[in-house]
Parts: sequence; structure tokens; C-alpha cells
Amino acid sequence: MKIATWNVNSLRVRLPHVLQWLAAAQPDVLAIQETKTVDEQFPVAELEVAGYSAVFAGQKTYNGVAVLSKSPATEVVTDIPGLDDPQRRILAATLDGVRVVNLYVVNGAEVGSDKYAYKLDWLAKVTAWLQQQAAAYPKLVVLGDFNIAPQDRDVHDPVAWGEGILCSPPERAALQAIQALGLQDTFRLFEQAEKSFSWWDYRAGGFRRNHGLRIDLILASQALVAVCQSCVIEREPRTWEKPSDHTPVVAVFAE
DNA sequence: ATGGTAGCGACGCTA
Repeated sequence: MKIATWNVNSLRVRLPHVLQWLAAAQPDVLAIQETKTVDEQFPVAELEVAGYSAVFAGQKTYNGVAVLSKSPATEVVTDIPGLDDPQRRILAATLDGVRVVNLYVVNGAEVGSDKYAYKLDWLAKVTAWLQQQAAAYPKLVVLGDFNIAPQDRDVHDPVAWGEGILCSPPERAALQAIQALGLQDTFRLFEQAEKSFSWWDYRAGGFRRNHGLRIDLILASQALVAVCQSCVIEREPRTWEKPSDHTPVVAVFAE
């Protein structure tokens, strides 16, 4: 089972890229963040032609998550207990016996800001719910745009980024709390090139200079870690004309 | 000191 995550930064703008990538990569599941598309405008028909069904939770202008899959999704959840949030950032679904939780984690803007407080509160509530998901579903994948670089090696310039947003100790502790539920960062199960990133700022030639961060993650429960065969960052879509600022991350699990 | 670009929807907000 091939499972991928990709923050597309507007599905309406990026649909040609998504279709091109699906045709070539043929993942079983693609979790998408930042669709920026209301449900009424979700491109169901185009994706169906490509061989994918979709579940989605969209809103106007911002956020929005979706899960595309070759097999139909069941047990779809978009809202969790204790988090009364109009922002569409969560989509859980079951696919061929695997529980997939797609997260578009709050960015947080700046350490100490209101948005930062919202990020940490959001993460705490999501983590409490993930604990229940982990208990209910031994085969669990939690993936998406985490807006947290797990370690300094996931940051192109750890000195410059310091303890700022996406790198601050409270954010990293929040990610650790999720991993403490028994979820491992599948990318680090394997040997990887140094300076492997999944997001590069559009500004200041970020991609050209490989000034990026690894903030798009695929976490897996022990039952899936045991059968995880690979986790790779696919850089190519970031080289295409008018790309998303993120590129796909793909994990393969046996069976 | 706080740039640079992209997307959305009306010149600012978010990332």
C-alpha cells in the first residue's frame, strides 16, 4: 500500500499537477492539504476519471483537506471531540483496513502570537483524540503538513531558524507527544540524504538554494512500521511550472 | 531590519 501526503496550496490551481503526479506515481492513497476549495467546487469528476474517489472537508480561501484513494473510504471523520473549529484541517478515513488521519496543522505565524497559542491548543486536543484512534486502530497512519520540523537536521539553517516558528521547543514537544502514542516518523526508518526537505519558501529562491524544511510527515503505528518498505520525498513536482511550495512525501507498506 | 512570492478575493490576510 502506497500512501502519500502533499500540501498542494490550492487544489483548483494545482489540479493538473495532482493529476500528472497521480498518473505517474499511482499511490493507493493521497492525503492533500490546503485545498482552499469549498466542497461544492471539489473536482470529483476529474479525479474519478483518474481512478480516484475522494472525501474532503473544504472551506473558502483557506485550509481544506482531502483524501483521494483507489478504494472507497469509510468511517470518515472531520470534526473531533473538544475541538469546535470551523477551520477545515482534519480528515480521518479508513482505507483497506488502514486508518489514515490527514492533518493540516496550524502554522502558528510567530512564537508567542495568538495563532501560536491556537496551534499548541489545537495540537493538544488533536493528540488526545489520536490516542483514542491509536487504541481503536492498530494500523494507523497520521500524516500531513505538520508545520513542525522535528529536528535541527530537518532545517536548512538551524541557527537562523533557532527556536522560532516551526522549530520552537513547545512545537517539537507537541510532535513528540504524538509520536509517544507509538507513531514513528517513517522517513527516519531509512537512510536519507542530508538536507532532505519537503517545503521551500517561494521567496528568495528557496527551492533553487535548497533553503527548505522537512515539515510534511508520515507517522505510522508499530504494526505498519513493521511492514514499511520505504519513505521518500519526491522532489520532482516542486520543479514543475507554477508548483506548490510543498512536494509529495510517499511511504510504501507491504500488503 | 524583517526582505522575498504565491493564492485568494478585493489591498490585506495567510503562509
